[in-house]
Amino acid sequence: MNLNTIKVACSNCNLRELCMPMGLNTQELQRIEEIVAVRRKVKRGTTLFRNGEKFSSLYAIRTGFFKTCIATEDGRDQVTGFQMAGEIIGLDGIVNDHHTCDAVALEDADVCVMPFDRIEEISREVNALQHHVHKIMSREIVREHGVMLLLGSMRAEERLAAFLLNLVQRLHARGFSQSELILRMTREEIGSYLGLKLETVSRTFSKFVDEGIVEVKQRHVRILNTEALKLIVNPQVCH
Amino acid sequence: MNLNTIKVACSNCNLRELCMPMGLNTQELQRIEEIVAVRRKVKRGTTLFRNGEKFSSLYAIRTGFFKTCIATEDGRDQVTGFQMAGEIIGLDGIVNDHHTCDAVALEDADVCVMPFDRIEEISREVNALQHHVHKIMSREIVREHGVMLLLGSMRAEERLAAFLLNLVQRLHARGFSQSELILRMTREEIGSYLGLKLETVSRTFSKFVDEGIVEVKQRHVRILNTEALKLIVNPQVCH
DNA sequence: ACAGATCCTTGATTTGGATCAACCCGATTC
DNA sequence: GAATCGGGTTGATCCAAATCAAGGATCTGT
Repeated sequence: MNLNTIKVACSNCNLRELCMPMGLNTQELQRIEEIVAVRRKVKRGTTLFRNGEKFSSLYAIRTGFFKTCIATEDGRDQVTGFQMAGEIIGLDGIVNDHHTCDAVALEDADVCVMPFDRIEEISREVNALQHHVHKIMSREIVREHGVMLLLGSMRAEERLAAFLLNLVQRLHARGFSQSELILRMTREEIGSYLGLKLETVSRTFSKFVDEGIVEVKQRHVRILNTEALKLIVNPQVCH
Repeated sequence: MNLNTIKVACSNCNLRELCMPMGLNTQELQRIEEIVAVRRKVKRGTTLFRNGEKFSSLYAIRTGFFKTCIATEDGRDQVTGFQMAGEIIGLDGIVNDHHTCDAVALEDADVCVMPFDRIEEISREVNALQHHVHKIMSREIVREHGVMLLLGSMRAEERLAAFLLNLVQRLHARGFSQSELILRMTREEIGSYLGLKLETVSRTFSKFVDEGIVEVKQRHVRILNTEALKLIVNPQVCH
């Protein structure tokens, strides 16, 4: 552990309801606080963990924004997700005891380091934690099903619309605007996530702007017509 | 429970090493056997569970072959995976207590029904089981990352090659041939999984046949040149 | 304030896979 | 043995997104 690490308490963390189970009694809460060993700061552009590194902990994002991505030998690269405050990363590392993707901070970040053996130990005692861990992993599986649907069957506009709606919905759950957001990633990273080239992402943004659905100024996006976006993702069927 | 269900013991199951943790003592093994409530037969073409159904159990496939797929209101459909003996399905249901996809048997199947509350209960006592459950879920997450890479950045030939290699590798781990396999699914289902139309799947098979990489007769596939397939998936980089 | 590097946009052209269409094959059924 | 049907193949055409290319905007460090 280095100077980038500081002690922390979950009980007064404002993200509690996002990354912890609900309805714990005082004693259980105390046990759970033992999970978080330290906090760690991750500078923008640096990695929290990398493909191949030994797995030891899950990380709860306190502040900041990450992307996770996998790379192949032949230089292909795929962004597998974007993660924000209150979300947990590192689950990929459990199965082989090594991480299989890179987690890169897209802005200066601050994470809670939760040694996985300690999670397992305490979740044997606190049922709510055990179930919470299972739910988090299941949620990730379901999320990825959604991405597979997107990548497997949607057109560029549908993908970008779904992406924007998803981002803004998650931000809103964190108290931010329902209609305004700042993209923390480049067009290329969006494209990688959505299975599109950056030019296509850019063009599709421009198309939405022309149609009056959004305003875009660099990475600042304002959604003018949420319904239109929803309609693009899920074309109304008449029956 | 109906007539389709019969009692079973894990200890003499030949899939033990696939769906159970290793190195258990007798007492632990006994505890784990309590997990499997019953077995259930699933006829070809019918569902083990459906989107929206209440989640209660995970299922270990004993025999048979499944696909899991999600559907959207507007009729889109995405196969999210194909599962064979020794694999676990139902993980998607944990997060919302309801299944979010359909599991359809592609041939007559036989599954072990494992009530999830019992899994949680026993994994509090048997550490190896606890970790095993975590690994299974993590493995699924990592698998889906791979599918995202495939859907997001590969061309048709690469997708089909990767698909064949993956299938044959899993079959080989179950004692089947490294070079011969029978496809349990239609071209359309393969296409849905790979984000391609059935015509493209068919054409790509034909291309592989022309190139002498595989022999295809209906659903019977013989791989003549595994290396060629690997090269298609992972074009050699010179450095 | 300037040079350089990123990132983004837009236009022109190409292309891989989708779409449309016809036909084949093998298994059932009558 | 004819009729039917689901699944599979193959050809012709089309189109959405990739690719190639140029230029503009913004940021960074000096």
